[in-house]
Amino acid sequence: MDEKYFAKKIEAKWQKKWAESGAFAASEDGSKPKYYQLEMLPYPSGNLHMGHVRNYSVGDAVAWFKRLKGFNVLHPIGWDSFGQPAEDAAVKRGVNPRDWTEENIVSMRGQLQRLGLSYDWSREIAAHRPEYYKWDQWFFLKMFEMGLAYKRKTQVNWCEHDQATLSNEQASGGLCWRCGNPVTKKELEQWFLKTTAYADQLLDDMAAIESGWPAHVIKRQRDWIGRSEGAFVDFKVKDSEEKVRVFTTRIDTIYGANAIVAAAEHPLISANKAEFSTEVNAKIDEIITERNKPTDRETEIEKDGIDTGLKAINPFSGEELPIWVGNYVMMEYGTGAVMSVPAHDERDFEFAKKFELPIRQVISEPHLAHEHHTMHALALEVPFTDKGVLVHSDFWNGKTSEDAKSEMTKHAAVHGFGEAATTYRLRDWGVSRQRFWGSPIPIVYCDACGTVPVPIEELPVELPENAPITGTGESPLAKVSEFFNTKCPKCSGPATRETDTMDTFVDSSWYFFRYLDPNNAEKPFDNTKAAYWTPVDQYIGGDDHAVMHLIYARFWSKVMRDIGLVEFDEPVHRLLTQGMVVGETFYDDSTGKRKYFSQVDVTIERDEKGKIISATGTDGTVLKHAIERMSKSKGNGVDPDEMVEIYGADATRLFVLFAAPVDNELVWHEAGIEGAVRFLQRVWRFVFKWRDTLRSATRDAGTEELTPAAKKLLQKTHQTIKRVEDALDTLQFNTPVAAMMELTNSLYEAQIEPEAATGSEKAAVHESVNALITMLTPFAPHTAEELFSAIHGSDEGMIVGGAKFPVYRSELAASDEIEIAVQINGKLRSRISAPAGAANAELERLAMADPKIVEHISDQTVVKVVVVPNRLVNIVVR
RNA sequence: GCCGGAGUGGCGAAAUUGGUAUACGCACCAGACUCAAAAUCUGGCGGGGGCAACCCCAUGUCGGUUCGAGUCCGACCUCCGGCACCA
Repeated sequence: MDEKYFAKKIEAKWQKKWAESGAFAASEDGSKPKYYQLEMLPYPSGNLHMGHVRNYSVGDAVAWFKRLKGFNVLHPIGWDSFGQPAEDAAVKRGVNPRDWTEENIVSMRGQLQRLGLSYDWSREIAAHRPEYYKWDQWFFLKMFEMGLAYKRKTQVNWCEHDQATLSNEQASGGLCWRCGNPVTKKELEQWFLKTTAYADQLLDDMAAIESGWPAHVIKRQRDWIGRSEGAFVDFKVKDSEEKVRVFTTRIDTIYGANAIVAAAEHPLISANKAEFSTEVNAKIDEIITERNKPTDRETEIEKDGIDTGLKAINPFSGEELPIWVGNYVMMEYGTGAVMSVPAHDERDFEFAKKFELPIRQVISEPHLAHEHHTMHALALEVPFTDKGVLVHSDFWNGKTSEDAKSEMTKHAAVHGFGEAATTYRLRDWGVSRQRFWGSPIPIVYCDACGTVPVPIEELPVELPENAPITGTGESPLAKVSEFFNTKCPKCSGPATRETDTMDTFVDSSWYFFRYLDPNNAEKPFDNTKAAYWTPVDQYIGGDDHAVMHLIYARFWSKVMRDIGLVEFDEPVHRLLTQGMVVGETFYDDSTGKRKYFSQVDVTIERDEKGKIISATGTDGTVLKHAIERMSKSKGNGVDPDEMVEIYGADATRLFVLFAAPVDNELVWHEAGIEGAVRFLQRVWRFVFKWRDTLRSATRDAGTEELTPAAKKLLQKTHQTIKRVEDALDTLQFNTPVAAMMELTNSLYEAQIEPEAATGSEKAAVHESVNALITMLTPFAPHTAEELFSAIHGSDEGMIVGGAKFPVYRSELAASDEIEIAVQINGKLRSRISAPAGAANAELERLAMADPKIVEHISDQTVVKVVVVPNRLVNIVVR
């Protein structure tokens, strides 16, 4: 056994031992409580980045902590291995996407293993393998059967740069989520999954998980689903049998309507195009063209529109209203038409101002309502969007907005021109991709039978070996005739296969259930295994997946529940989103050009405080210092492999956990990681100094009286146990490291030497060191294992050896004497020492007797004394 | 524009949830060891004043509540995220 800390050697040793002993292999075991620790699975790009290291270090700390606390822990990992980069590689370098992906998995698996992450590798899965994607197809067919998967013609979001269709989520803000280029529109037949069927459940079930999820994720999901309660109202079109239906949340404002504004794509508009003037049609076309242009989210689009000449009748007032086309009304939301009430809506107000339409106030602030009865409509300077009391609304005058809403909705329903309605922002999930590297959609098209699902026995529909991948946007599968041409499962006549593949978010919507039963050939997973392990106890990943992935995964679970695979509503009880890892970048200040330097190439000059005065490159250029997201192009990325090679996996992981709270951004500072190494070495040196003594010493001091040093050390030890345990329970990883550093400092400061120690001191050091090592395991497992074996004289490892998290004993953590702060008028003036648990009167007496206090209050009157037991005495004087 | 979150040393950050602000680490300074350097160890390290014991000021700004406020309340400033014509 080496007495010098040599990370590489012990890390390789323990990684081997863990693998050989199957230390992290999980199985259903009713004798222990289960714990499912999950981290978001990586895309196999070929290289781990520091964001992965942070995500997985945090997850591993939780997994180890729960293991040491006696849980049966499942901690799996796999690969989100379908997706575009594999096709890009195929286009650029002519490689086979499968080979490229498999090679990347091999290299990244090696990286994860060198970090010593405690995964159950026997459960590893990869989405691109037929054994996995077979079940994507199985689920698709189930949803098809249930009417949850359907096909329709639609405008899709199209990224010209990536030559790919994108979901609404992926095209959020008019920019491609992957490459950031503008998104355009294209018309295609697409498969959809009916997420909207679960909109209410997705929204309402959040109440049950709210306490375990970050507030910002809950909020974003609520916004995303965007439920809105209101009413549909039908307006008759004058001189026609047609009606135009609007959605409104403010039916109470209907007497203030001055127009109906429809989307340019509205069916009523298309149907009447022949009737419109050329000017009107030109404007309609212009609006459609403008809308299909890439949207720039910085500039607000100016309101535009035109009066079509059509008229509608307000069913409440009987008033005739012009029907306009407006660029601010979207066909995709509500009914594609609105009643414009400029007095009480910002957008309608702006529109009315621009086109000089009448603005009529029909809602008043309650205290002004009476005046309005006698006055004519007045022009508002700004729209009044609050609720209030109805005015200029005939029969409804004087009613509150709330009452009017429900009564007017009922009125509309009774008279057959409206009904209560709920709309959602959430859209159905378009899953079709004109791509090769994804799960084929298991559908066959037959001239005789139409759209036919592939029978479940015939799954998987496998991807062909060779397909021409050109990146041009047509599905490569259409060009592989042995795939494309097939027989109809129903009539055996000639048929063709669906050539689109599924969005990769399908794979990640249910992967964490496949870990439970990765080799099942009959079903996606066994119900009883799922019942044992799920829901996931703790899920950890980046908050870039706060909406898409986490809404799809929740949707998928609800579908699985309805199929009878699981029995719960929500798959994830607790969610943690870790912050980004950012790097330092040094720009060339004189040219501002793209000349970047890594930290090692830079000479930094600081003032006596340590503040950076200037930074200079090795070639003498003056550099500007910036903290930015790590990326290859900025040259500020850090290679995890390099860190592990230089400092070791333990130090790398320890630093990542210690450097910042887990949900904060983490600035990578190479000097910081050296601090982590120093700490580990400090622990190491102490343990080896004591190794031989500890091996023969007992942790039980027996009846021997504790020396003051031993007592103090035990106090610090048990205080630390509590701090570390509480922190880990609440998912804090920086403060427990600080606590362990303090304990290490205390071990040195105790100045107990192995040769001179008494029996009780040896026992105290033994207990302290043992606790420290065990608590260190979630943060630096290799070092902890090596030190544990050093003092126990056994190489079997903590898992096999049944190591447990140290047990906190409050009676040992408490000290007899406590320092009490003494304040005068809230200002700290002195500190006194008092017995723990001393009575308030006693504390007051001691404080008043303190010489410093006596001097301070000598010429003043004591008005009041506040005593906080075990904490402070505050003397109020005048 | 709307909705969130956050402002504490040179830096990353702590603070028992209203009770001794700045723990722990990084950087920096000094000392010990050394021929020397590295490593390690010891000490210092918010600002100002004083020989000193000590005193004054300080948690973005201004006010409030309280015996006592980084923490609670009100207004404002700044930064970071999210959403953006959702009717």
